[in-house]
Amino acid sequence: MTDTAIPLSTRAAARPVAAPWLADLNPAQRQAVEAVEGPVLMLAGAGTGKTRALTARIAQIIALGRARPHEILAVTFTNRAAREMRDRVARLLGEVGEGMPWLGTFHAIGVKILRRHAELAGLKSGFTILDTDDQLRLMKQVIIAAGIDEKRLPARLLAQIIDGWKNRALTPDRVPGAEGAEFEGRAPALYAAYQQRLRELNCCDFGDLLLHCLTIFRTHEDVLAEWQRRFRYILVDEYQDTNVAQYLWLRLLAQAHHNICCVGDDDQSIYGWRGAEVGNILRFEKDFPGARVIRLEQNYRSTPHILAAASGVIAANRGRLGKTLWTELEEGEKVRLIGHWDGEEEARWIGEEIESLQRGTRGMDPFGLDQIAILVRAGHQMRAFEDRFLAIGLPYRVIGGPRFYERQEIRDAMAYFRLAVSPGDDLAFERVVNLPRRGLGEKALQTIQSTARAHGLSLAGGAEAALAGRKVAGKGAAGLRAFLDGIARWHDAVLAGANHVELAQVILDDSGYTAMWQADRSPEAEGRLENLKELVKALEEFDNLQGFLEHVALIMDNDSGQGGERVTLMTLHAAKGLEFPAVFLPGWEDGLFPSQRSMDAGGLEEERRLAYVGITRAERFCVISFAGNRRIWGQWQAALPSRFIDELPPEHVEVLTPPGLYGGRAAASAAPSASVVEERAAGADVYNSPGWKRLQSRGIHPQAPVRPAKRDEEPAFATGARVFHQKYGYGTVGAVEGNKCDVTFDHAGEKKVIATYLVAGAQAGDVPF
DNA sequence: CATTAGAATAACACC
DNA sequence: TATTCTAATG
Repeated sequence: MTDTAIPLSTRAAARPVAAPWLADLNPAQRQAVEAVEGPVLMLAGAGTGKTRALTARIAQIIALGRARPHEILAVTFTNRAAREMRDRVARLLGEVGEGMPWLGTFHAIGVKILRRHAELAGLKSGFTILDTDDQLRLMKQVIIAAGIDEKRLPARLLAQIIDGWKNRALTPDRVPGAEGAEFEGRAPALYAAYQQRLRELNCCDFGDLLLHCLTIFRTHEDVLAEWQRRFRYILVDEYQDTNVAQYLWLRLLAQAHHNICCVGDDDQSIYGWRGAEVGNILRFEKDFPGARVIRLEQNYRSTPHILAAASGVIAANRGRLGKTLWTELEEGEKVRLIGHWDGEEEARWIGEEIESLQRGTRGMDPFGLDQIAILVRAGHQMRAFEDRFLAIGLPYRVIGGPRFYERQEIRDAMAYFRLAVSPGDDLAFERVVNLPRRGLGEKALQTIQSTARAHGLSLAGGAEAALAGRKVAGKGAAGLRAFLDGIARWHDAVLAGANHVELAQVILDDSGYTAMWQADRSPEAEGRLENLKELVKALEEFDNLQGFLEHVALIMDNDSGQGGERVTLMTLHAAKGLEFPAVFLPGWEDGLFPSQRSMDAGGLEEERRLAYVGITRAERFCVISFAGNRRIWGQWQAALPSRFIDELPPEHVEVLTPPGLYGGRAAASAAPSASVVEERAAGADVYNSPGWKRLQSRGIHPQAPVRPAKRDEEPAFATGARVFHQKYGYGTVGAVEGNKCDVTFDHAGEKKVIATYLVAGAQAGDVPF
């Protein structure tokens, strides 16, 4: 280590040498921790203990007295990573480590900074943060206002383009002329108009949180200097995922002292689609001359076969920085590979495999359910697993699915809260003026909008004016009156500092929103009401509504953890940074993984890195599988095994041949209906496909089901019968179709269930979960 | 203005 | 298949 010459502060010198955070670090990690001054690039392969090194480094900085906790900027990409780092620092340092206000995601830190200088960006400090949904609606308005047919130029596309610009730190005035060609050359103007609208509404979208900061830093030297002075040390996690805006932001902040430590792995760069630039990591040394590059290559996570399989796949990529991961762990099991006839079969097989892992199999110790994960390429693959696991009563948890805060009822409720906090929130106003129905339709809304625009008022103000001028009349008027009075009342309550939890409940009840769902007889209404209750409960953890709203805007990753032992189901993207003793990687088919898009557009390398990320999540058990047929939008489609399967080094892979797809236990528990088998035949040409032959040449022989469609021997339940289901509890049978029944469960709502999993039962109430 | 049936359309990954 | 949008009807 060369930095012993750097003078230590008096406080540090007084400390005993023993430093618990340095214990058990390997030489590379230790180097990364001790090289505190100057730029450092830590190239940390999967499972090499980079979080450990990062947290130890923070501990080192603090313990040596180089900086106090609030003088360290530590950026992560996910809230989960931030939380973990915070916990681990606290564990290393005790109380001293707890107060790290500048440890968080880029976005969370961006807002915090922006709040202090909002006026410099043309905003007021209380600005609201729009989510994707609001963003799209606003863009749609801008498009329409520009007199463009929204069908020709969909808001989604514009949003993509603008996000792309924001990722690259391009404000409307900086968009290069050549880029404006899309949208008939109107995109730049629409971008400017959109930004204008945001400012009028006192709003930011996600990209703005950083972009505004950046603009302020660029134009106000004094402000930049202030933050440069504050952040004496900077640490960045997942550096390979930074986009240009983030990169510039970091570079500005680190410019003065160069005390920046970036940790990343070019092989795990999987966010190119949202603007991440692997180039950032590749040019670090150029940006920060004299940077020390430290490689962490000892892997503590995966057994050799798993590591070798992952390395084999990633080796096909070009332009890597290159790392050689090694491990001292016992050899362990080979990676397993298995082909299935279709997606349902795959889910069925994995379900059974999980059950035998639980019991302990092949001389392996039993796995707990929370040690097992299924990692899929795309969200829609999850359904097959959910269906299957529900059917066999296997507890599971979905991470990253439809998020709590994105549900309709939650967003509606939040719109009400936003109105209470700031009655001028037009987007919120629009969302709920007529929800529940108040007799206000498109026409009334248009009147309100034009009145508002004519007087330069918010929509709420415009509505007042329209009422006063009798431009809105009839039964809509009464409803609107009540709505406006409500907003005024709630806003007063907020200003008066009323208890926000009670207020929230009052708002939901007063507005008639709760009543709306209570009156709703559809099966999901009950669930929605429960969600609303949960929402109100969640408020208790915050000081006020404002704080809550901001929190929600930034918490996009939901780890609704808890709830005992469960199998984890998530996307490969969501899995980055996690590890599991046992991992299933289903759906390795060309077109799905690698995705069709990447195959068309040449994004295969990123896709391959995703495969690498997937395999390296596994500690000691890893199964890759593919299905020959998959149902897409209700249509059966044949697929070839993924080209990545060819890249798996054969000596580290054990090919499993399914024990007769419909023999054995599987057949007894879930016989497919005749129609399903017929449809399956449509995929038979898979056998002549190059992919299939490729596999056979390697000794892989996925079996097709050769079995006549057999009659459903199960006596179906009659419509109206009372039944019991292991997972859903008691319910009443509705339509019956073959061996599938539509059952309206007393508590779980309406579901389609296979008759085998139902038993006759009469009881109402009591759901044994 | 609300309701409804039928058509169009959708799906890659996320802070 | 499941949701969302549109036009037609009450």
